[in-house]
Amino acid sequence: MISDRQEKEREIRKDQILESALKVFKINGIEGTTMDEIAKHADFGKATLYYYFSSKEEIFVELLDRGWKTIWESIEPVIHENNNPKDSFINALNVIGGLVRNDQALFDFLFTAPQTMPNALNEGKPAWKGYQTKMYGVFQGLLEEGMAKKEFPQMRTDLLMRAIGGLFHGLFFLGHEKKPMSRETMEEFITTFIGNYGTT
Amino acid sequence: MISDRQEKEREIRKDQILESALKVFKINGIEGTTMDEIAKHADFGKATLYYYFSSKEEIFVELLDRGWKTIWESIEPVIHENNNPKDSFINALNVIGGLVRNDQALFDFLFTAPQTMPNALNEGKPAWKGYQTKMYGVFQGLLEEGMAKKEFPQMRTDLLMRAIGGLFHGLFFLGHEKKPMSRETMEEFITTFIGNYGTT
DNA sequence: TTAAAATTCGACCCGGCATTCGAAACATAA
DNA sequence: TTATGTTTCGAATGCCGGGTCGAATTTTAA
Repeated sequence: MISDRQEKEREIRKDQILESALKVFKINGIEGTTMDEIAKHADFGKATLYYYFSSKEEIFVELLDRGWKTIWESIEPVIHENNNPKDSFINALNVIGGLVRNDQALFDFLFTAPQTMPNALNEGKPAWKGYQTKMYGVFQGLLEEGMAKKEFPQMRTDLLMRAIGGLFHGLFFLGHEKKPMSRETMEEFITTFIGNYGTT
Repeated sequence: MISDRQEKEREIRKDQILESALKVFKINGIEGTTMDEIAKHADFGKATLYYYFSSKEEIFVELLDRGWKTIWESIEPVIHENNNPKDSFINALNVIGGLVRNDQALFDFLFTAPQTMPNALNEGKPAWKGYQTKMYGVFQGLLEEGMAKKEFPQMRTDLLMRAIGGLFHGLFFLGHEKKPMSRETMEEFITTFIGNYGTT
């Protein structure tokens, strides 16, 4: 017998836990994110966390799944809104930029965690990996189209991808600033770096 | 009574240990780098490691110190070789690129470790931090000079720094390729992204 | 009001890993 | 050869942190 409301409350508590996990991550880094600490912040006993998640890893994976799903769903509609690859590309980047601005800690986690603990998180083809792959596919596709139309510098697309990925990451996550990147600043950067090879 | 030769042999053994630490890091990642594992690879008993280093952390710090020292000493002479900021900047990046190419694992460690375990490594103002700071200072300086001479796009230098740092990191360390970045490819990228605002 | 289901939790367990101990093996120099 | 210093190491110690247990408390539905 699980009433509708009960189900909802359960979700709320799950959210609380996830949120706390993120808070702890923000403060103590991924190493310092222990179940005890999460429990303390969520105002639950440690054992209770295991009533809602079967393992610490599951918490992390849930965070990744939700995060990457959000990213994908925010990007997807923007891609075909426009038949100009370069603009689509820039728009998509801007959308992600907006998301990051909204919840810095989450995206810090999203981009950090898989790199720090690849073994644990990659087991069993998790959903987030799928979204990530789709996203990279789309970007790479736009890059190729754009290059064909001479809207981008002519280079190996995989390298260009890495470069842009790194650049993006650098803009948002390097340094210790609180205020990250207004939309305008970011747009300026992107167009400057990608160059003015085609339409604006 | 420590003879000269003895001292030298000690250094050699230290090197062996450091090298093994790196090897293990390369294989198992920073998490999987345990003292047992290092000992195994170095062909020493675990306890022996502690005869040469007082802690695991000290091994890491030593690696960082040496690494950043090398970076700094490789860069420093190049900076004043040339009174053109942009070329100096690109040269310096290329020098680092060369180092990375020479010892991928080391530099992977150098750029990964501090991000993964900031607490442990940053205690007591370690030497490497000093070199790192000096390096960033120099780059920022070159950027400012270069911007004054219109050799770079006009933007906040700290942001430009982050962007270039990210880009560099992306080029060398994102993706899983073995062959990283020929000098030519890299130079092409840098000039393309930094733009052709001044001399070439 | 009451039995069953849902929720909570402190205390415990256990494995992994950094670090230490104490004794052995080895080298050096008199 | 022997006393002293140097190097080595397997086994033991201790802590930290993920995960479990079983009992208590609260909620639900009759």
